[in-house]
Amino acid sequence: MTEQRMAKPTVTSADVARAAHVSQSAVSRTFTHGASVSEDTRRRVMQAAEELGYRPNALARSLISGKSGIIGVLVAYLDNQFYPGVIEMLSKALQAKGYRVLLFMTDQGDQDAVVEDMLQYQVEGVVMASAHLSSQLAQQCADNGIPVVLFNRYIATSPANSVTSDNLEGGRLVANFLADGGHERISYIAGFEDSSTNRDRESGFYKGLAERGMVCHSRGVGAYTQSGAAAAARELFASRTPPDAIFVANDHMAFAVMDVVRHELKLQVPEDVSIVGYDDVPQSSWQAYDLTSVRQPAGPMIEATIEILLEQINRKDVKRKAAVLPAELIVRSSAKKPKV
Amino acid sequence: MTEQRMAKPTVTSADVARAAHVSQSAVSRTFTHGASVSEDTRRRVMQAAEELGYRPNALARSLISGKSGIIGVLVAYLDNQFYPGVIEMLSKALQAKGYRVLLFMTDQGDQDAVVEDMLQYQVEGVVMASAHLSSQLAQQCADNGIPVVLFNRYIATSPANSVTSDNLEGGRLVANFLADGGHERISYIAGFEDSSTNRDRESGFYKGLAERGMVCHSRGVGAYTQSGAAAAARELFASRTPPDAIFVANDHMAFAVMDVVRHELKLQVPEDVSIVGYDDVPQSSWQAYDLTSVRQPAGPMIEATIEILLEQINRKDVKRKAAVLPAELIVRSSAKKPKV
DNA sequence: GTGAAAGCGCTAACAA
DNA sequence: TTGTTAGCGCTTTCAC
Repeated sequence: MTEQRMAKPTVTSADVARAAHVSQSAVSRTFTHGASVSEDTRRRVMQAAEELGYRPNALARSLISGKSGIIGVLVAYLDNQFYPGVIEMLSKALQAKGYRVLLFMTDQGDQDAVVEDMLQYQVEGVVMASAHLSSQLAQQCADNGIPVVLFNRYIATSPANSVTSDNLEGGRLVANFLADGGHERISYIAGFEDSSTNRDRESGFYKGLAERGMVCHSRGVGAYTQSGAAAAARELFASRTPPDAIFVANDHMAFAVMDVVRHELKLQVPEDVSIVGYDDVPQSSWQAYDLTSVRQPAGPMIEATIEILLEQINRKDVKRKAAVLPAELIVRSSAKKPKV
Repeated sequence: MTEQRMAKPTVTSADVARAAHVSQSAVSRTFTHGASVSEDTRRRVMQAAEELGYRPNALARSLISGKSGIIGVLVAYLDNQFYPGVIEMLSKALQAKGYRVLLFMTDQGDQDAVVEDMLQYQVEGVVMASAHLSSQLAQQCADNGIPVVLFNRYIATSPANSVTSDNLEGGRLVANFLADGGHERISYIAGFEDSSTNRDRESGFYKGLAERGMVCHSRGVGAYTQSGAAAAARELFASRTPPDAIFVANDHMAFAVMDVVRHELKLQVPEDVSIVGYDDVPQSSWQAYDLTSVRQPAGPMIEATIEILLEQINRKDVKRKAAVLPAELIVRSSAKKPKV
């Protein structure tokens, strides 16, 4: 009989126990963090485990312990570089805390199914960074006692926690900066009109303008897409009174606006028109754009997310939280600076 | 005694069975895809489930069925927009096939621990898109009978499958294009020198140059980072004989090179120097860069990845596969075009 | 510190 | 088609 290499004989804790001449529970204890095992037992178990190639089955562990160690993360799209950055930081931070990320990408359609799937996999918490988000989904998690954090968005009527930057203040900062820059026809290009980020940025912007006795000169909607933003920009400039400054609801769209302004309309930035974005994604500091933008503090936002999540995973009684982190205007060359 | 709303009473299939006056297995069958249940039973079970808020426990199901429905995905970084795009497509495609993605982000350090973690969670397959990757990790999965696909990289000596674009041919295309463009001092900026992508792109490039009786004029190393690429570019131009064309090992670095060339060195692209990248990430078509680049067919690469993965999940006997998809030069304005 | 025993919630034979 | 019976691999009392 020739020896054949078969894949995966699935070695269990019982196999290890047998080989180490101890009970199966001793093996379990050896691989459980705060368990009490004698040094001698531990050594024998470890050696047997090594020899057999034993690896604890996390699924079985989760089943009995009731803790899966999995956090569900839901994102709509990754075109806007803000989100990949968030995924990367979030994922690393959760890994460092001993959790794993079950990632779901989805646009509107199948959100229900996705949340259902997450719950079936017994996630201990959920982070949602999807733009369109019915409050019902967060509710569904809440009903199951699973903490949810809405990242970079919130729903006032929902039981879900939220972590955002101070979009209201961010919008205000931009208004003041552009007013200080001596602009007279300041326009706005919106993202999704019904998203909380857009609503807050826009109303903070209007409030800031009002404080300076100004109103928004004209307005377009880009729906957080580059093609949408480009179209909106063309329209604004088709007017008899084109803007001399545009606040674009996020950087991702602002790049498209800058491209249209420079390459299609042959205008100078910021001489002919100032552009300001929101997010301060890495590309904003690329020389080709050098975009003045409001920085969303991704690092602190991630920290807050994880803190809220872990706190609520550990004691279920915690109240809904809404973390709002300070926004900061990063001045670059895409917008005229105030003359001092 | 006041009625209190407690979270999560954990309703099991047994609870549903009791409420529906059927056996627990009837409940299981109702929720198992190809099971035989009478219409009557199904209805009663579904109704009871609905009322109780029952949701099958996927972990328990996985434990007994031996199929977790989870694919582990390992990525090093998401700065380079090529990877977010891949994650998005891969994730959506796997979801569509009924799998879930367990995402791990890691640079070199803790790769061992990550792979270990994946295996403990009983992933059915693994996709690795990490640049630095010891062949040992793939081996470890293979030993456990878990199919692995190296995405956008390969290791000749490893049992792991791989999916790449034809980097060799891609490099050759660039060499010919630049030679046709009449350039005389053609340089190269490398990524990680020991990565398979860099090796193939570079040697294909050299081969292409050789075919035209040329050699690489000068060479720098950017290590796939923008700061590295910028430094390399500065060095190339500090020479008495600066290049009149540069092939940069990927787009992500090429943007940084273009920024240095234009904004620090005040040179015109492509009049003074032509720039060509690799990947054709979305930003390459942004007007500010309009970068000539070699397109990696992300869609087909994802399809191949999933096909290989599923095939090997279903029958364990399948041989190692290496899919190499055609690369295509996308001509834009960052490099002089051949005079016809 | 250790082993025996009882499940976690579910699927998968097996009879009926 | 249905219910009964074993477990999947593990953690966790509970006596010892």
